[in-house]
Amino acid sequence: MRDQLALALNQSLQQDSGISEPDFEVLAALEEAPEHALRARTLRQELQWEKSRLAHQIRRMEQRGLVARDECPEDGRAATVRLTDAGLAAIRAATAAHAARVRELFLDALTPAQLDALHEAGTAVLARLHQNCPAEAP
Amino acid sequence: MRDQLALALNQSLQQDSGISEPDFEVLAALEEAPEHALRARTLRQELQWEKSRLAHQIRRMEQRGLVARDECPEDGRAATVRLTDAGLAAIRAATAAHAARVRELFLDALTPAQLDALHEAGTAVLARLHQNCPAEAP
DNA sequence: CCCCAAAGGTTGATGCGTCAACCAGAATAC
DNA sequence: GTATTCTGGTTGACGCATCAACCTTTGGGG
Repeated sequence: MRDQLALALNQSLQQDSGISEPDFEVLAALEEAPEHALRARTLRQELQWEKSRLAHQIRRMEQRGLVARDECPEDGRAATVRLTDAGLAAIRAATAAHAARVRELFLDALTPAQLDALHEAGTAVLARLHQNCPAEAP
Repeated sequence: MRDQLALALNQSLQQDSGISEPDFEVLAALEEAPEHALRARTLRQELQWEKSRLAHQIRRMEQRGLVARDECPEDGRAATVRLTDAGLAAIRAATAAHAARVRELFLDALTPAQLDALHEAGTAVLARLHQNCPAEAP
């Protein structure tokens, strides 16, 4: 069930805009950043991604012209990721369609009470999870 | 949240037994089959997988010695997948640990009412989903 | 100053999933 | 009985995720 939901969301996202869910997350983070650019490190923290995951993702997105990589003057190691014009256009186009789809599938399908219940159940399970694996807690 | 749960389950499964979730599904289906063997087609239907997905998965599992492929005498096209002794041992070892973990994370963490609510919410969303994409309905 | 550890990123290998192209055997049409 | 289509399965290419190994730069201690 979980998988069917995620699938439906991602598919509609990708079909409508040619943008995958990981693409979307990166683009969204960059869009709301000053200058539409972020240091890779910051991006990683916001997305809670591993560094290699981000590196691979950025490489692919760079090849498609959605983002560009610049060097960071202050720190020779660092890289900054910047939204290109094409990337900005892509995220703008995708946002509206995606929000509409989420609303359609979840908010309109569930009663407020059901949404509450869903949230509480999730919270309870997560609490249990973190109890058992404290390392994964924030 | 969804992802954290799935992650926790899969990780414990894999760590305890060296068996991934897809491995587990295949092994479980074969274990309860007569002769511990199934035609690929049947396996595909039970798991609701695409054919190429199964082909790739079986190839990898065959290389690890968990399953073997035989030809089907009745139909020259068909292939049958068979559990090896190693595969049988693997699924046996994995089952107990996995069940315990599911119980620990879900059943013990949620009240019966919460489980009910969870199920109802899921059903409502799925119904809505199938309404919109009738092709995906059974 | 020099060496060494830590931080920031990249790369390569591997597993997983999907899509599209393909191939061989089987069924069906005619 | 041959041509066509259908079915079952495989393969290759690609995106995505993780792990481990690696390289540079930075920042300290000594």
